[in-house]
Amino acid sequence: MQMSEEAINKMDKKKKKALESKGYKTGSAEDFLGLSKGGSEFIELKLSLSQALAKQRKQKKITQIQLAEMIKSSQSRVAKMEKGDPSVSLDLLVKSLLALGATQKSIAEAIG
Amino acid sequence: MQMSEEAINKMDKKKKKALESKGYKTGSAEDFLGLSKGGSEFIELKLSLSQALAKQRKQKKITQIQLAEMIKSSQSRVAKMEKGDPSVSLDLLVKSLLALGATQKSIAEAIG
DNA sequence: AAATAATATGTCAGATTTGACATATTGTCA
DNA sequence: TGACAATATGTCAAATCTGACATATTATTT
Repeated sequence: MQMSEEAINKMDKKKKKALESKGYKTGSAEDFLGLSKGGSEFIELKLSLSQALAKQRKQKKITQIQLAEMIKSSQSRVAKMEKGDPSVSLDLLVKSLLALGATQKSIAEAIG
Repeated sequence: MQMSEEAINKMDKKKKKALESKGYKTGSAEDFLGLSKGGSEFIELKLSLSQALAKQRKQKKITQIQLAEMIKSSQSRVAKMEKGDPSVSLDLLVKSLLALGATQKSIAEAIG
């Protein structure tokens, strides 16, 4: 298994870099390869929602702390959400958007 | 705080029943009230995806076991996903849809 | 520039979600 | 009907996500 790292590098160096730069784990072959099908699409989807969240919050002129209070979370977690940190779930992103007044429709638009 | 249960019942008896019947926790006042704004919308959204998943899978003529293998999960979890069990996350639903070949667009359509 | 506000990053114990398993129920076909 | 396949339900230890906190970095005001 000493070639796996190199195999990865040959395969899709750029995408790997892009993901690593965001903090996603791409260490082992399985991890990265397991990501390659619907995996990067999933991350893109999360990123779409992250951006929508930041946009919505700013539009409402609310600070991260205020949003955190609304959803009973913390400023640091809100920051992570908006930065697309891999530790935040889709659930939390969607709940936060809904708390900001988003609708199913507006969320669908943010995704599509 | 001995009135909280009754307060809930007065407030929205029907919605509470509907959620309880699906297995969602509505025991305490906070839990249910905390749900009432974006909460039921969130559940509806999950339900939309649950149904989309079941539909897609059947359209592809694959069994829950086969889908489970594709996403490296188990038949029982797939069943829970399609039943809208509260223990399944949006993340897992979306990942499963993507594994079935869904796109951001088709997911957005399923939601909206 | 210095103070202040807002956002970002790292860490971690507690909470939630997970795959796996056993088992029950339902559907299908001979 | 009975055998067999598919789906549903319950449980649980392990994995992942969470809020909270400390602290760093980056705007914004004064």
